[in-house]
Amino acid sequence: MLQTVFIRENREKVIQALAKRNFDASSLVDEVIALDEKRRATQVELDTVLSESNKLSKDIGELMKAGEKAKAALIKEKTVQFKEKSKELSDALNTVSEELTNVLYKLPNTPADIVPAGKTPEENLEVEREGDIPVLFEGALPHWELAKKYDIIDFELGVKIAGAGFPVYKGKGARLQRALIAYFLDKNTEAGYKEYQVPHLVNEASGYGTGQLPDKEGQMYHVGIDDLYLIPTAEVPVTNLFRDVIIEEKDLPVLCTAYTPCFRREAGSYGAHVRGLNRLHQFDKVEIVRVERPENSYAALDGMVEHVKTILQELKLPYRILRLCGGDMGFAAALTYDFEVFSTAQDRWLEISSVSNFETFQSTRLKLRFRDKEGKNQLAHTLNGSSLALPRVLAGILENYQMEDGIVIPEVLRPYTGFDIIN
RNA sequence: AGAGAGGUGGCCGAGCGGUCGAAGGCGCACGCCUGGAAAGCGUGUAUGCUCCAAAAGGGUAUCGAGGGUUCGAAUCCCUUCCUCUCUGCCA
Repeated sequence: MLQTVFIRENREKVIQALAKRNFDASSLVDEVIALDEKRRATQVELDTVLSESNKLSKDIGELMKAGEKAKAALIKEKTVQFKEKSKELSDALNTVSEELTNVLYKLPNTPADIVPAGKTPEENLEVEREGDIPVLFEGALPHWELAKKYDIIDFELGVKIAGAGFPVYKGKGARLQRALIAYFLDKNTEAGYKEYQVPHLVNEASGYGTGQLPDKEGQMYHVGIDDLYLIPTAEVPVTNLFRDVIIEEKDLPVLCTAYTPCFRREAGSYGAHVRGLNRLHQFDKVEIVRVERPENSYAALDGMVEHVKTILQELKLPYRILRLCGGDMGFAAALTYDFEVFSTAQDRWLEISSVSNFETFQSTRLKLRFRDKEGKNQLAHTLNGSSLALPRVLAGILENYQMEDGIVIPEVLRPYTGFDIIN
């Protein structure tokens, strides 16, 4: 959520910045400014009424104590009008505040200056490409065929017990998943991220805190009877650890990592590109989250990108890094780098990590602040990234490491898998 | 799930209808004291919104949350969430 004061003081700047997302914000921005004005005016009026009625109440108290009941009764009559007026005003204040919040919810984050203009994924800016794309033997298979051939992932079995998009990993496939999770967590903790295990279901307040609600309500599974949401990413529970928290500046930055399964309804996305592991309703991911001083957040973002790079380099997977254009960025992000791994057998790039700086967009909602050197509270910046999402990494490994007689396990994973080939 | 007890500031804990944002203690910060430290003494120490060009300062709200009673609620009533104890169920 953007800050009202910022919008009020930077009307043109906000509109221009959002134009980079191909988002015409002018009418919403003006609505915010008008509602804010109304809200403040209402509050001033309310506070004045309350102030006077509080004074009278105090007088009554003193008169009662002094035993001057008649005088007290006289003043009591006067309070009636204040009571009605304050009720009216406080209702009005609630209404206008709610309206303001609802409009604010509709505004996406303002992109950082270096975000390229553009509407579609084709306009994302490739900033780096590394790793050799292997030349596979004749008859190399896409991962869903390999999964079947070596009996390591069973999509049909998942359909039977849950539905499409809920694969069952078996044998070495399951073990490889576990290995990847452990390996990622180890890399992250070595880099200074503290490991967390968090709930996989969250309440409504948490959904609002990180911005999944109300924008993406339909993308989350909802457990109606208890009014909880299955997490679409560990970002939600982990970032919400810091909801309503004031951090001491000396404790910044905060670095967290967590493995969780992720649940996404992915309503409406079907087709040839979502075969196999490419798009799932449940998948595993190891996430990194940072809380930073504003002046450090972009350096931190670069650091996170570097960190993810080292993992892909160790896995020897060919990857490229994209700086997302305004039209392709998520609602809450100010700047996002996507990592894609090249799937040789599918002959296309698969997104495996998305690293973003949210600046104060999340912390405004979360009320996540830190006490600066002057003792003032100010909003912290939040960042997060996948480090890494499992299914497409797995797809990349299966496809790029396939030989005619089996799938070779990347060297760094062997201590975790305990085997070096799937055959 | 049933019965009971309870949720107060960074923490502990008092207050149970009036001037209470809230005693007292601990912690923390600063100052005095000291060669230095401890102890001691003193001062300060919540957050949101808002008014003021800003600082100083003022107003207002907040004692789990939401409603109600009342001129006035941390205190009374209702709803709800959470915690603890016992019983039940259970990995």
